[in-house]
Amino acid sequence: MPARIEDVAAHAGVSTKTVSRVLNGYASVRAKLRTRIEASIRALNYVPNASARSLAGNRSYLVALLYDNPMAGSSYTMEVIVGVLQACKGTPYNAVLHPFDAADDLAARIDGFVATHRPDALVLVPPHANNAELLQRLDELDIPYSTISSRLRQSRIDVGFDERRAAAEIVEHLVSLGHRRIGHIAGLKGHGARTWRLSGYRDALRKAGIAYDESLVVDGDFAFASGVAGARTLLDRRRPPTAIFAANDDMACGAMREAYERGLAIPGDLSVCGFDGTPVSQLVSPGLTTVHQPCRELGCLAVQNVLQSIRESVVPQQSRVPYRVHLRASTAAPGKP
Amino acid sequence: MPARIEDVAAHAGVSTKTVSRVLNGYASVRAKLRTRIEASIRALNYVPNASARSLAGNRSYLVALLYDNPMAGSSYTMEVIVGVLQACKGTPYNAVLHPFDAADDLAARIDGFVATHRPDALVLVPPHANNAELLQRLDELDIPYSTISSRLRQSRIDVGFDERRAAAEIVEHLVSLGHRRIGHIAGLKGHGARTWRLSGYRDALRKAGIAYDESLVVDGDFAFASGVAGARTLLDRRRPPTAIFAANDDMACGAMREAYERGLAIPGDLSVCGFDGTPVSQLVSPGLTTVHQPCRELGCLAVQNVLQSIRESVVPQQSRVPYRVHLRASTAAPGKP
DNA sequence: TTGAAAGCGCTAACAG
DNA sequence: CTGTTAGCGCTTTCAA
Repeated sequence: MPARIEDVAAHAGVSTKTVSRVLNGYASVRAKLRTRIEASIRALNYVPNASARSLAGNRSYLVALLYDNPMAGSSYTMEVIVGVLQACKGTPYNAVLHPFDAADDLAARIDGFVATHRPDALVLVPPHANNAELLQRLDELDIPYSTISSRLRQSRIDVGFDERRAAAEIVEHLVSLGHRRIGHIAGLKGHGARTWRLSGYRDALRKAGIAYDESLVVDGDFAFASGVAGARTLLDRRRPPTAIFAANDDMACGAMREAYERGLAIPGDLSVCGFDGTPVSQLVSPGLTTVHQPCRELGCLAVQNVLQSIRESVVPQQSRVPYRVHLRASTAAPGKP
Repeated sequence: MPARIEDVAAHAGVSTKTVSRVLNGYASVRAKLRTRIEASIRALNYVPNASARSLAGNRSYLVALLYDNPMAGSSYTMEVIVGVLQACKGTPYNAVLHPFDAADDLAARIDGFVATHRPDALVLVPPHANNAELLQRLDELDIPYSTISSRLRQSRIDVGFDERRAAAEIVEHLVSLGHRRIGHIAGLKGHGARTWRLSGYRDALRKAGIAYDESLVVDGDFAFASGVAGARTLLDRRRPPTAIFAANDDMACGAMREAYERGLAIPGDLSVCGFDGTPVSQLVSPGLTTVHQPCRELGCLAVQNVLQSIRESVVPQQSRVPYRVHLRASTAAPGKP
């Protein structure tokens, strides 16, 4: 049977409340006493019981990560999870994962979840991060949350990175290689990611003095197949692009597939670049030029910010984290073998 | 303030204990009463408080998934997590994730984790699933666990699939295409996955009457770079193989990279196949022939089996789940363009 | 088959 | 700065 707080109190010759104070980091304990108690804790190998703590303290020490049911190997979610767990490490908080089907009556179902687990805070990733109804319900329940890459400004705690700037940067790279006809396979309509990346694409063209040609922009849905289809459409144009910027890596792989099927060499006949910096971008041949989305950092910061807002009851602003552009072999000057 | 069990009892005109019985599925409640109580539960929108439940019942309703810190987008872990969460859905159990660095003094650190969270059960994936010291400590703590793909026979609850047979099957496919010189890039020494897949490779050769040629087998470590290096070694042989079977998809991608660098066409000049059926196998061009490891099913079954062992205190045996071979464009008859 | 009372291990008030 | 007392919401004895 593990030691209880009472055992520690007896061992140290103090009351349980004082031990509790030490446990919870209250300043009002004399250094000498604190040291003695900490020694007892170690001596007895004491670890507080999470359930008892939550029940009495009306706190769960739980941070819930709400995400949609991840389709085929969403490394995005996995990476965010890693960041979230990392942020919890060393704190009394723990993470619970909760996949919610996006199609569901989310705002309603959230109540049951909150009632059972009483998470102290939530972290939302897209698309939930953009679900206005859901966020409103959370506000009503008065439970702190932070969103990752929310499109909505109403969310007060949000972490993200400058997707628009990142997209512009990668397209500027294509321009600097000499490309003038640059195709874009856009993301799913309604997603912030689509809008930002498309805007960045246009920013770069504008900056380079290249007229926006809407025949060079096709819709995708972030899935591989839509990248294949998008590339097919673009390459069938009378004057096909010499480079394609896909709004994510999976679609970029789709474009590479279409090029492969047509016998087009990459980057000789066509340059391709993606977005997200998923593991696959390093595994394909040639390696895919992409911009790495700092998922871990986002997950970590989302937790840190929301926990800070609980502690200090000060409302943190939107945070931006840096991204990195990876230049690989899938992009080169047009016509260069 | 959410409803408490007391409120439900009052609403239904029974004692809290009877409500508790219904909640916990005890048979000894008259059907009529049960129905009435269930109605009250719905009416009040009652959900039991997890902390109170754990504290009083000395149960946590938690299943802990122990995995090693996942490197770059381990879709394996993610898929297992999805399966674990799926198995918890609809049960009172919840999952907690716990990444443990493999190098650590695991058996010792597990105590603190168990003391804090009191998980009712654990699920272990490799390499932890093969950590004899860790399993022994869990036995001492008398906490039920199930392993996924454990190499060790001492683990009583284990789920996996027939990796050896699967590997043999994919190599048989290469043989059936006409390949006689088939290279193998093996996994990291000490891993069950290495041993089983290598054995399957040898089984297939034996069955086809092809002599085992140790110059066609090179060591890898499951990472992309080792696939590149392995392929380089194999292709530099005086008589290089016409096909390469890599022990996982990442290394197969490495082999494809090396072929790409040498200007070798796949599958015209070299057939390549992998193992695991990770998302990348569909994204590369040409699509990678591989065998799909049923990670979700494994995670799901691992939870179901261990929970069943708690309920029925009957020791389930090792379970095997089916796998699927995916034939894609990376394999063809030797010399066929 | 059902109910009353006694905790589970901890923290929150309030005193001292 | 420290201790006492009373619960948190549920399940578990044990009795009826």
